[in-house]
Amino acid sequence: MSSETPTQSWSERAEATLAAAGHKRGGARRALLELLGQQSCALTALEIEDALSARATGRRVSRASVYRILDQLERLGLVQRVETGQAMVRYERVAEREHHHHHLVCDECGLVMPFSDAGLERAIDRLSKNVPLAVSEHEIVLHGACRDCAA
Amino acid sequence: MSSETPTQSWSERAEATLAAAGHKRGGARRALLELLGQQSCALTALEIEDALSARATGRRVSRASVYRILDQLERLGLVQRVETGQAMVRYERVAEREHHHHHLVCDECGLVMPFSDAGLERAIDRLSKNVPLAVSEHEIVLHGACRDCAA
DNA sequence: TTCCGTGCAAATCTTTTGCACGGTC
DNA sequence: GACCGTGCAAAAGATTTGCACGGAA
Repeated sequence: MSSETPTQSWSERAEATLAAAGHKRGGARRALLELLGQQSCALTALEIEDALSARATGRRVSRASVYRILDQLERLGLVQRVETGQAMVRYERVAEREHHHHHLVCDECGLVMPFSDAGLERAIDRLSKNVPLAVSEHEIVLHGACRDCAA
Repeated sequence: MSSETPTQSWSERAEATLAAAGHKRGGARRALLELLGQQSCALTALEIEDALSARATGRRVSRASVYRILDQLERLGLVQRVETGQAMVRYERVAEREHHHHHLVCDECGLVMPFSDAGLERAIDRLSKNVPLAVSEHEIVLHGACRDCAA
């Protein structure tokens, strides 16, 4: 049960988790899962709504549904919020270890980029054991100026 | 100019920075600076408003002013936003290295606690040099269950 | 005296909720 | 057929802004 087919995609795993949690299927959610599964970094609810409207394979999904579905996915640990200090919260799929990453945010132009660092993860794992909290997730955001803005 | 009196408090430094930036003084801001200077961890705008109303040495400050002042302090690098995944953003003073810390958030009861870890800071410093961003700040939040909630 | 800082109230904007319809089981 | 998922519109809640007054320089 814990070791699924290794080639299973995130959206497939998500569908399975949702079914196991007793949820019926729905077109809006299927479209959203497909979109999120292809993203390499975090999107806002509005960006998700727009992206779904724009793609031929997608489908128009109301913003309310976007929020409801994201909330549901977050509770199941399939999606994670990313707070970048911008007006809107971002969301991205919770990745397998190999794709685990954090975020760089340009405070001038709003650009958000992913990055990953093994040493950082080691430091987090180590200190997580010595802290008065049963740590389940961690979020790291580096702020600064991107190359274009710093130039 | 860069090396001030070593015993200068944060609120004193803040006043000096504000004056240098050409700002007049004001009662609301003075009260807010005094409060923030005493805090060991991040507060929401609402908590700040309430705390100021409650203290005899404080003074009633409108919420609009709280937000305006925090925004101003943030631009001057005196205050930092802390996003905890809760409804409201938190704010705390930007501390000297010795008080620099990050946050633990209990996703069940909302408790927010500070923590610090030298290894973590080293990892951040190291990777900051190898990233396509001129890093100015970093924010780290660990989510999980606090001792009371995990019990 | 001039202009900034502040309070109050209204506006804005993101996110949530109520309700009714249509699809899934 | 029963219930859940979804769209739409209204609501809620945090933060911002417009305006007028009072204090700082």
